Amino acid sequence: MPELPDVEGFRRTLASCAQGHRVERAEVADPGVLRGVTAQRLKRELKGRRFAAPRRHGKWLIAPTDGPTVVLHFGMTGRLVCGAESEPVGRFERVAFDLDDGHRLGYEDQRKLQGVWLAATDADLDAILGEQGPDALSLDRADLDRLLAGRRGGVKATLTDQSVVAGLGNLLGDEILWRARIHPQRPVNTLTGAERDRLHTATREVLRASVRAGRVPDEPDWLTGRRDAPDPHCPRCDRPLSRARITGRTTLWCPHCQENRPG
DNA sequence: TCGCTTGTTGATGG
DNA sequence: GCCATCAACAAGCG
Repeated sequence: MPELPDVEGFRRTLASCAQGHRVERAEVADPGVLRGVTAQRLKRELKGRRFAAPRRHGKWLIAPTDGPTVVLHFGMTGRLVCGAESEPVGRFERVAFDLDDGHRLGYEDQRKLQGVWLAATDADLDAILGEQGPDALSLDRADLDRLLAGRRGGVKATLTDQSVVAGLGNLLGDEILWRARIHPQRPVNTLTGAERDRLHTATREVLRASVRAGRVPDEPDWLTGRRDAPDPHCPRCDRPLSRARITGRTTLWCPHCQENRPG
């Protein structure tokens, strides 16, 4: 589930739950989510450390402490939960931090596609995140032109490539392109100025609403709200939507509203 | 049993 | 260098 809006919600969870608090104990229920760090070292290096203000880049959550920095990625099924230490832990809790005020911050993930890293330095952090484009939330109109210049791939593949723009996943990609009325397979080098305007506006609008909701809304006036219908129809024109596998992901679009040629 | 799933990475070939 | 495709990672669901 986690795309930019979900991770932004996790950032807020971490800030309200853990910022300014000390880790009394780090627990590792499943070392299968640890990346480049052993359970022993994670526990040792975080014990007694105090969480500072967390930040987010794309789908990455970066949680500095007064010691090392905890780096989290949520894959397709991860989430971050805060509760009282006395509450029962979730079935998929893999790592948890017991804090000095009795709260517990839990990293839960059913599928373990991504996980938890520990960075000692800025160089470590850069190596963990890899090449990241600018965060989608701070993308201005000129950035978009710069990013698309010289590329010739399909617009959806480009938009959801984290090294081009960070934070957009499969659902957001489809939602933004539907709102901008651009076909997902349009080569980016054929987009007109008017289309890039629409793309930028749609990105801002979709992200603003999604971040507020803490997820990509699945309301009926959103494309995402129609995804799981057996015979989905376009929220805008009510004609049948198309569904196909594009660059390895299930893609939903309206063949009537989303033009596959400049326009 | 098979196919499907909102994440990323790396190999391969054009 | 860019791009598309595929396999792999892991676990659950229908």
